[in-house]
Amino acid sequence: MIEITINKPFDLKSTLECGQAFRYIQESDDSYTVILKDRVINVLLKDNVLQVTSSNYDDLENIVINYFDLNRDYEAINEFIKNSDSKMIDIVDSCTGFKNLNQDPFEVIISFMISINNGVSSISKSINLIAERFGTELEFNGKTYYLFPDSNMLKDVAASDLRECKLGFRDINVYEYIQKVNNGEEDINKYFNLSSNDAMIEFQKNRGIGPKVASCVLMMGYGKLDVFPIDVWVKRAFKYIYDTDNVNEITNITNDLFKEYSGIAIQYMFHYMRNIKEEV
DNA sequence: CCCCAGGTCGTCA
DNA sequence: TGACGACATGGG
Repeated sequence: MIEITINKPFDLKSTLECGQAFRYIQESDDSYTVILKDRVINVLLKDNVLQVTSSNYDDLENIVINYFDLNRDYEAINEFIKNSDSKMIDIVDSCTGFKNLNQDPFEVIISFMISINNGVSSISKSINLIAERFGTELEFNGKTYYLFPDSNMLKDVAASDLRECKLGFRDINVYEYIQKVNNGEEDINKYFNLSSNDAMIEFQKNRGIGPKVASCVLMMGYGKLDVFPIDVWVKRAFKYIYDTDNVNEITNITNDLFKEYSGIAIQYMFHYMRNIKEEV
């Protein structure tokens, strides 16, 4: 086991359970088992110490710190957002300790393509089925886990295989995307180097990737915090806070107020609306 | 049975 | 541009 001292607010539960991650298990001791790109970890937050066990200890501390985005100065970001609009003070304070996870881009792309018009439990089920059929098996704490496969491991997968993983009508979109990655037509690393605007445009040239999927992928897979998804929950938040649910107005207000941290501000609104103001 | 799920796409005005 | 229905599948 390794221990990582956390000297800033960190809400492990809401960070994992807010809808950005699909492959975690809450254990009976309130620890979480999380399947990362190349290993399985178990994390338990005790006071200000994160206790981590893993199937692989190579560079584990750096990998965990990067995954949970623990080196970023969220206190400064939160102050910036609150100073941008006093209406955000309560919302930001209700999300203290939330982090934007840094996840594997390929897995995030496929996961959010599957998320289209789908429920969280069905999304997780499909992702797990793909991992079980095509990913690498490994043992951890006496249990069997399956890593999510990389694009090369999926090169011979047929659309019908994906349909068997319960992707429904999304199977052809995912199939086409995997083909493009494997034949070199699509380079998933290029998005790291593109501006957020260009990356949004490029991503949406792929069938099955619209503005919602593209923005989620760029936030969670590429660490771009100036992009933001607008979904039904964000619209509800804007109706409540700014009295509009028009997408163009939401985009303009968000960019004007929150600038390079728009994605974080929108995540806070999403989380606030979904989990805290449940009966409004 | 009907409706919805962190949408996207094609179609028709 | 902008509105509208279809799309597989599982759960309430």
